Amino acid sequence: MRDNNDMPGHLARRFQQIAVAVFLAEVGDAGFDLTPVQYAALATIKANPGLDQVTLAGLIAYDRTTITGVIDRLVQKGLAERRASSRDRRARELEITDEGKRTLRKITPAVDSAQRIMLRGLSAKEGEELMRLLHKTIAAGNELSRAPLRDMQA
Amino acid sequence: MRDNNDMPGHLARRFQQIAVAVFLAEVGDAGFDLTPVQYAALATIKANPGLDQVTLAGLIAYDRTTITGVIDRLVQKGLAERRASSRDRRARELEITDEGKRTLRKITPAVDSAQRIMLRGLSAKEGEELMRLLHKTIAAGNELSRAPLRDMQA
DNA sequence: GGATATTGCTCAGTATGCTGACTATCAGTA
DNA sequence: TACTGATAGTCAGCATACTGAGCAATATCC
Repeated sequence: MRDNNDMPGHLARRFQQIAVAVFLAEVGDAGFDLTPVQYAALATIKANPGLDQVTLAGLIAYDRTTITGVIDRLVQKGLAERRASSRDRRARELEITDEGKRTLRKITPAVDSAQRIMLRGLSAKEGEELMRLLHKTIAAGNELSRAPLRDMQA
Repeated sequence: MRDNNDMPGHLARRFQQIAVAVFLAEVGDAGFDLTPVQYAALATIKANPGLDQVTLAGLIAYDRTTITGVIDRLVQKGLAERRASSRDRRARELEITDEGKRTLRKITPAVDSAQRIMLRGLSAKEGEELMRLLHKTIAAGNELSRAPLRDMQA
């Protein structure tokens, strides 16, 4: 029988497990309490002010039922705001707060450091190749998860 | 600012997300109700009859607090058994049931198929290279997560 | 042999991630 | 305009993962 550790799915889980641990350690050491998921959401809100929750979810490939809780926590921490949209009364427009911007700015070195640490076993060239292969695999499988990556609609 | 989609951590999360979705779809289509985590645990119990929970957790890099619930569900489904150890009264010895063995045997084609599908964007050579790079990265980061991979002790 | 440290397991609490269902609202059409 | 379908968001429920704490039992050291 094939060893679990030779299965792509198992390696995927393990890589993600280490990536999250490294992120939390680096960000925690820097004095911040933000998860990888919360960071990605906050950075994307900053880059696209006023976007709604479904669009945000699509940009970072989160499930729409997951994003609700993530935003709840960002709002609760005072890093983001949720407002009713004037154009569509079903939608909520998301904004980053000044506190959120400050946090993002100060947290960036720790986030970058985490990305380096999680690839520390590879040479620079190998790291790029890993990124390329992951991109390619993910692009081919994008529609296979309930929460695929989506572009901005205009 | 760097795009989320260019960060190793984000690619790790996305690859894992797709891997799980593909696994559940293939296994579900084959008529089984087993998660990737439950499958890995069950296969490892079969390969190492009588092992205790901490050893099992080490072999597949699960946290010891996570493995409790996973085994609960395997036992509840009648696929595994948990017995008190005679040598160490703290420990529980794990065994696979006949039903568990039958399930593993019949589920294998779906599991293999899932591993192929999640790499379908890559050539055979690229797939092998991805596996090699993931192995290398994971080995270098093994001790960075709370639940590192461990060998069998003797 | 007795104090101390370690280990195996469990539990409470929190954060993703998913399925499936539901409400409110919007968009398109007959 | 009334009907139909799609969409934005939420909720309940379940399964990983983790932190930190605690209990029981074993190992170690003086």
